[in-house]
Amino acid sequence: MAQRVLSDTINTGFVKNISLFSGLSEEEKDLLLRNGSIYFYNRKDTLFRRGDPVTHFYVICSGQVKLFHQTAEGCDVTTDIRIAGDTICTTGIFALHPHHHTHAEVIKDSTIMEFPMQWLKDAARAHNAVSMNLLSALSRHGHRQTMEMENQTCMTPVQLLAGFLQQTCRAQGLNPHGFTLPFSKTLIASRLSMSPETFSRALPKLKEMGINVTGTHVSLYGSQEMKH
Amino acid sequence: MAQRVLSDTINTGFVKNISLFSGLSEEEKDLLLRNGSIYFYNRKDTLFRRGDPVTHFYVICSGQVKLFHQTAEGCDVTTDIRIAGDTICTTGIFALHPHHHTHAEVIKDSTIMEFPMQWLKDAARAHNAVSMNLLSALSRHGHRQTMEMENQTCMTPVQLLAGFLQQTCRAQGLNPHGFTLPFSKTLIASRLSMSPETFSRALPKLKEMGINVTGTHVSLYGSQEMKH
DNA sequence: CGGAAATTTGAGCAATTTCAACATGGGTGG
DNA sequence: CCACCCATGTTGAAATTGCTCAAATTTCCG
Repeated sequence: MAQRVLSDTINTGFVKNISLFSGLSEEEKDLLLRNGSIYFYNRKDTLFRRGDPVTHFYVICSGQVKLFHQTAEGCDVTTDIRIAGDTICTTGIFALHPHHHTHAEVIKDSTIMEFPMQWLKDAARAHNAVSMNLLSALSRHGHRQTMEMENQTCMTPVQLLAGFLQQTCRAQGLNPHGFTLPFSKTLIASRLSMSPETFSRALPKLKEMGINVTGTHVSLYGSQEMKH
Repeated sequence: MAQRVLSDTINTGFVKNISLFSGLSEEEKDLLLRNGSIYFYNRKDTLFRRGDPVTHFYVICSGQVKLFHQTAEGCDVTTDIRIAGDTICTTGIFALHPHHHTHAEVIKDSTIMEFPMQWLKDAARAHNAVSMNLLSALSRHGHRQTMEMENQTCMTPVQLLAGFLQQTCRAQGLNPHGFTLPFSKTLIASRLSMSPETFSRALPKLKEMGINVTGTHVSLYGSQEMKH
């Protein structure tokens, strides 16, 4: 399923730049990164499943991974979509029960750097900068999640979609005047907790807000109303 | 609005036992607690409003505080209800923008211990145990929030309510065979993002699940199915 | 004992989900 | 190179379900 790839064959330079390591010296970074292994995953590979013991901490070097739950009825709820530069599992590390609470599936061929969980705990204990970075990350994550929960309950599907597109555009540094949807429509629908049908029907309505989606091409003309 | 009360007049002993301080020596705790002031708030007092600068970190000694958002249309969405022993603002401390992202209102006369924000940052930097406790707390909080988001989108109001009652009972150490609702029904409805009407109509349906609510009295007969 | 707030109940409505059918599109094998 | 297949996306129509509005009750407090 996952193929091991020698670290040397991949440029891991940018991993040093993720927020988790900011504030550390180059030497410290090198030392820490030495504990990471790089794996290559194919689309549809499973990174881990709910209930599995938390063994590693992940940094996505390239590709996409979706985190999701499976409800009793079998419907998937996408919790989050992670892309290159994102980390996976920072939240769960210090939790009480050492088990994953979501499934994680690779949705686009990816290269992922993995670190033993204990390593991160040790790093947090040893390097205060790492602790601080983790706190900052968790804090930010919590805030984002809160905002999202609020949106989810108070906004219409059209508003949610508009917000998602704007945020995605900004977060990925895309050109607001024209970019290609980085995710499949079904995935986005799942991410926004709406049916694909509702998603589809929302697209035309976006025009009134100055957002135009044709096929996988998006343009945000009237980007005057960026949330926060 | 809020009256200052001398620390000496209140028993702050149990504050030492909150998870944030676990792992510290008694001396360290005493030292840290010296920076806290105790205030008394009345029902409906405002602790802070969205947009206010984050100045303090709070520990509820007694009472209840609700965190909520106000949507454009004026409807309130209760984000969380905090009770004695809970902390407020751990999440927001290390965020980028130093402003509250929710309103906080006292919903039951409360005594609240407040610490300057900088103090907590310093404490986290100085005492690794505090960092670890914070990480643990944020981690737990994040997990809970994720679970909740999943529930919110996949469960019926009846299921949500059942889950809420069971969790509340457990979290507050109440007797499953009979306890008094610790919150008003309107508040719970708001917390679960449903209208008071829907909440009300859900009550009778709980009987089929072995949960009986009469007035403010609750009993969870068939408590066989506790979600972890 | 009022009066206000909280809770319940009824009825109709609006909006999303479901179910079903159809269109698109890329990739594969012949 | 073309036909076919499967995954993805779109559209239509019916069904469900929580919400809004309104009014009746109950509860809470001063």
